[in-house]
Amino acid sequence: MWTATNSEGYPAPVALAADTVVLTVRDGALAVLVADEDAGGPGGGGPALPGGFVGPDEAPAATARRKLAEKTGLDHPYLEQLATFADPGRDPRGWIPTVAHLALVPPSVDGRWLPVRDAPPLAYDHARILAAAVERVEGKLWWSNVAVGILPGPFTLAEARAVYTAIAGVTYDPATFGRDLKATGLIEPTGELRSDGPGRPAALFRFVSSDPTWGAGRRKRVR
Amino acid sequence: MWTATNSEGYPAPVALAADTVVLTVRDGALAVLVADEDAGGPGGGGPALPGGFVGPDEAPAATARRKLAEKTGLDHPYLEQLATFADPGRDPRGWIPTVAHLALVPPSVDGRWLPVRDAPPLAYDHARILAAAVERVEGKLWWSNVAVGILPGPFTLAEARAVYTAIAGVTYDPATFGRDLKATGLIEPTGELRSDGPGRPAALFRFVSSDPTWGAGRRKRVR
DNA sequence: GAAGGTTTTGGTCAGAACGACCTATACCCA
DNA sequence: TGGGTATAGGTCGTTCTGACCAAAACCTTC
Repeated sequence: MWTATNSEGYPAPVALAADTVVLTVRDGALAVLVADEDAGGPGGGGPALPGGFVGPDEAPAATARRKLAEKTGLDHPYLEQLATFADPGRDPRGWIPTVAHLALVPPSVDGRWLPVRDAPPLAYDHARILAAAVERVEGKLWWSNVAVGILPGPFTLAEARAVYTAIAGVTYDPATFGRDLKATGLIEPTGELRSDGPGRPAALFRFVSSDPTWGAGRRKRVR
Repeated sequence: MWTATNSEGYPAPVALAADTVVLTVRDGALAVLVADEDAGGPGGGGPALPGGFVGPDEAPAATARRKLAEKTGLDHPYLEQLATFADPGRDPRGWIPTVAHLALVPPSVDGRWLPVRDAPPLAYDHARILAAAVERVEGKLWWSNVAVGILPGPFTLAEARAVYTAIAGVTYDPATFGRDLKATGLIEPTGELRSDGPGRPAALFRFVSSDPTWGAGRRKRVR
């Protein structure tokens, strides 16, 4: 067990961690990226979320980005702070709060992906962190351009619909989905077409902004 | 400047803080509770948010509740985690991340209240934390029962409307407001009436749940 | 005690949004 | 060249929203 003290006698955490829930949509379902197995490690076994310790000269988000770049090669993923988990006992090594982050990346990213709705027990309290991330994504889906992380390049309305369906867990009427997503003002047509297999070629779109945006879209009623 | 190290040589924060943005509605406007002035202190002067250092055996939320109880006497305020601010340099005493919280309390709570939209510069990075809190409250207003913290006891629809108006910054039609708030299912009538001055007596309501609730209400379109 | 003022509250109505469906378009494949 | 398939555009009935109107119920004043 590590310990830490500071010069004023106040108790200090032994370290500050930054873990990231990296989500994408694979095979029509939400998937989470996990780091190497923690077999017999301090986390109690099971896969763990990618993350690391925050240095004294960097913000937690910078740590999350650095670790993500090391593991996936991604340089500018969609990343936002999720919540901080600091319960005593969450890490058997000592008092180590973690600033959890949420990232959304394209499904082409290499790594070990687990289906969210059928994942094995995770190390530490990472299952709880994952649950918070999923809830966040579901809630923000129609109010923000979170999906920009999963669909960075030109995409068809059918591809976007598949992503929204996987995250929200509900099916959308193709025509209505296209009308509503266009009405949000979050996307714009590229002017090009893509022809995959049979059927009329689909128009390609892109998100107007590739930066995280809040509330830009119109809302969609939930029932 | 404090320092801290741990036995493994990893850099460690000197301490972990838990600050709270305590909001209410006073005189028809959002108001924030501040602790004693930090004149000439480490925060660079100006009022500071109430808060303290997290002990190694308590969660940050527990620290926030403890400090709030010490300063206001409140025992179970509406409290939720807001975000963590851990930029290096945010506290001149050393590397001290803070887990910021958001609390909503009745206007009757004693303390030093500042109007949010016309507040003097705050100490440390507390202005940024306050801005995040205001944004959070505005966004959750119609999706949750956040207002339960400000309106704990029996209240009239007019009182509720005043709170919602102050937070959202828009005026609501009295009749439409009543219809919509009742439609959310968040409130229920107490069966009693209150007669204040002239006019027909107003029916009293209470929130169905006094615990923080997400997404229970129907949504209200934002324009 | 009666009349007027004030506030709450229920109802109505037009416009907008939503969800479902239908049909035309445009491509691939046989 | 004709059939199959997927996208794209349009229509229609229902629901929701925002604004207004009027009745109800109380207080104050004459």
